[in-house]
Amino acid sequence: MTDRPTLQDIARRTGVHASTVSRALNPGTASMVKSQTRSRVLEAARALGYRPHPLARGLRTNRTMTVGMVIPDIENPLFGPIIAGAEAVLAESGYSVLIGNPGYGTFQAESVVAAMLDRQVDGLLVAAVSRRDDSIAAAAERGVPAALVNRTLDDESVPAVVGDDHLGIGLAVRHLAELGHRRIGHVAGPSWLSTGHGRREAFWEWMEAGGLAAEPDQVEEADWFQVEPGYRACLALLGRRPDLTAVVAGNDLLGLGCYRAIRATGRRPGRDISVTGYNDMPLLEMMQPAMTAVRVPYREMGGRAGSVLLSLMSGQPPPAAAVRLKPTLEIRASTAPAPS
Amino acid sequence: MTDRPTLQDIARRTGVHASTVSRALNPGTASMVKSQTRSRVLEAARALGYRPHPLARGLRTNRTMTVGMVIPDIENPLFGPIIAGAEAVLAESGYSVLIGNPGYGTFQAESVVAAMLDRQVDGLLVAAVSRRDDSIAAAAERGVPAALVNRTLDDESVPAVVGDDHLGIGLAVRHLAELGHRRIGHVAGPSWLSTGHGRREAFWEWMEAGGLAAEPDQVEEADWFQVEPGYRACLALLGRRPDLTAVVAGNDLLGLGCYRAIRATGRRPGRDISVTGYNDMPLLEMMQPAMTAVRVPYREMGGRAGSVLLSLMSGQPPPAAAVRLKPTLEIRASTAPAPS
DNA sequence: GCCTTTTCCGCAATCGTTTGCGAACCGGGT
DNA sequence: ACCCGGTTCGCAAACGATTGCGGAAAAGGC
Repeated sequence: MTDRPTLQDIARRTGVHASTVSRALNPGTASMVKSQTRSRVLEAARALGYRPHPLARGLRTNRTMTVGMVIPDIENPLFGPIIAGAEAVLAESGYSVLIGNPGYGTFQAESVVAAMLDRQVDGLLVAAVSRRDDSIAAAAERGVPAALVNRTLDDESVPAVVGDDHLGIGLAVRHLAELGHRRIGHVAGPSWLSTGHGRREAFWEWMEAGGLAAEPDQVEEADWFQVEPGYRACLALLGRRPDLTAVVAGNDLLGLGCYRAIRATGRRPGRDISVTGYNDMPLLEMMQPAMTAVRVPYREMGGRAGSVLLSLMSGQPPPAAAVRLKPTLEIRASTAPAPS
Repeated sequence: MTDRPTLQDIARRTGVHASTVSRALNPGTASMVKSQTRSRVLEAARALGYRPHPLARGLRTNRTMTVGMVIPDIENPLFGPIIAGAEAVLAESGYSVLIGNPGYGTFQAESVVAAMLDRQVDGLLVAAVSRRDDSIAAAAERGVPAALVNRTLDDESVPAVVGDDHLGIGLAVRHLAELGHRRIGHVAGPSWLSTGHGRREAFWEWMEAGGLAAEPDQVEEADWFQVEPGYRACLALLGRRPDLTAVVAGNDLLGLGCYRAIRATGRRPGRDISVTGYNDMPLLEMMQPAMTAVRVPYREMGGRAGSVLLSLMSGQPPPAAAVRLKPTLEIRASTAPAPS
């Protein structure tokens, strides 16, 4: 509870003015003070256990060394690694991370962003909600740098770090094609999310590129990235196209929904119908059958997003295009050669 | 980028002094200003879109309206709901949440706490690392209220909100006993974590209370709450005691390790040997067999921890004992009547 | 030895609030 | 007419740092 020492305290102790102490302590201005007095100041600061007061400093410099991170559904295990990655690289540069977790309504996201701007965050990291999201615009208007992570906007008006969905879906489709599958379906995520939308588009392109049949009715959209919607979508898909031998799921959870749907039609996932997941979340290898999935490096994604934001905050121009991280394919038991 | 309006701006606009504006705007001092001028001030504030500057205010009042949340392993899906719960109740009172994610070394936790104290957080929410953890002491020393969440210290020197492990293990043991199991094993979590330790103790007590055999060799400790350590521990346990018909796992992940170990000995989890998990994390019902587990209300836990911290920060005395949330039992397919 | 440049440091303002103190004013009781 | 208590509000000093400006001292050039 003892009062923390201030610049004045150090000044008194060393017989110099507080402003000199400030200069001695800040690397940028350290050259303006004689090295001898500087070392005396440093010594005194160490002895007193001085720590600069972030509020006083921020008030003067207009920087809080704080970035806001907006995560719409923090309960999704996906975001743990993203947060960890971002926090790690930001902390290294002295930034702290404020987290905001709006509920599912879009309007809430805006109020969270507003609250963070009120708090004078130096930057914003956002896992956007939809493909068009104007809550970010408010930040840009106030001159606060922002970057998106995991999901992006349609017009790439805001720098983003995302997974390369095109490549990832390619891995899945080609893997299935190599196993001899030709009639492949897709259970897509919501088309108003960039991930749902992008993977679906990629699916079309890769199917065509592989010379595989690709009728519109081979795709069914789930209305949310969850098991239950995946189940319903896959059931509809299989009902319509009982001839499919494989399903590319837009997401691991949708893939699990497919498992259930496949079983509901009396067949066995991984034997009669192959399934690929997307994200490769923890424990996916514990499922029965262990699910083949496209693995996205989420921790790295968070880290890269942190780096991008750091460079934005230091005044650098935004990168020309979104950073797209390359996924890999984890092959497990849910994909098998096509029944001949 | 346009400068945000200040009290001075409002003062000029209404022809009063800035201090009057301040008083008019703060509910606590609003009564000191004539209601007529007060409404003029409010009107001007609204018109200008005034937002108080948190740094200036904090500098003066010594409060940042910020709490730090220290989560050792944020990648554990457990913590998503905890964070969400805490953030929700704290945000309601105007507090923002800073998150810190130290690596696995204990010394790192201290540096994260130190960084947060440097930032003048008003309170601290910590998912403690071990049963004795002195990084919290630093906070207490500086007069910063702190509360623990999910895990607690041996001496309950710091207010905590945790699950009632005694009750939870009781649910599991009694459920198994009712199914006719008498030779029950326990794969425990690390004994240096309060959760690992407490559940193990509870296991002994309930076994004894149920009049069941409880030899020391019926418990095996895993060195971390993960699948692989659970597998190894369970393998050792079953090797030593092939007569066991059920295993109470200290955690869901340990339970999954048990699945694997049971299969490795040529038996079937849920049929030959029953298994109970603990926590009831998402997707546990998707495993084969769906795992019976003690469910802990994590989101509520986060919320309660937030409330406790709020009351501490408002100067209330700490609650006499740790808050222990009652778990429930989700019965699924991994527990079956004992083979007779 | 004198003038000019550099080096080093102190002075004071500033960032935007909050708050103790006192002044002005108003009304009412004697 | 005087005094007294209560409202209402302005003044100015904080809070703890950063920074433009200027002055003194030291260094350098002739």
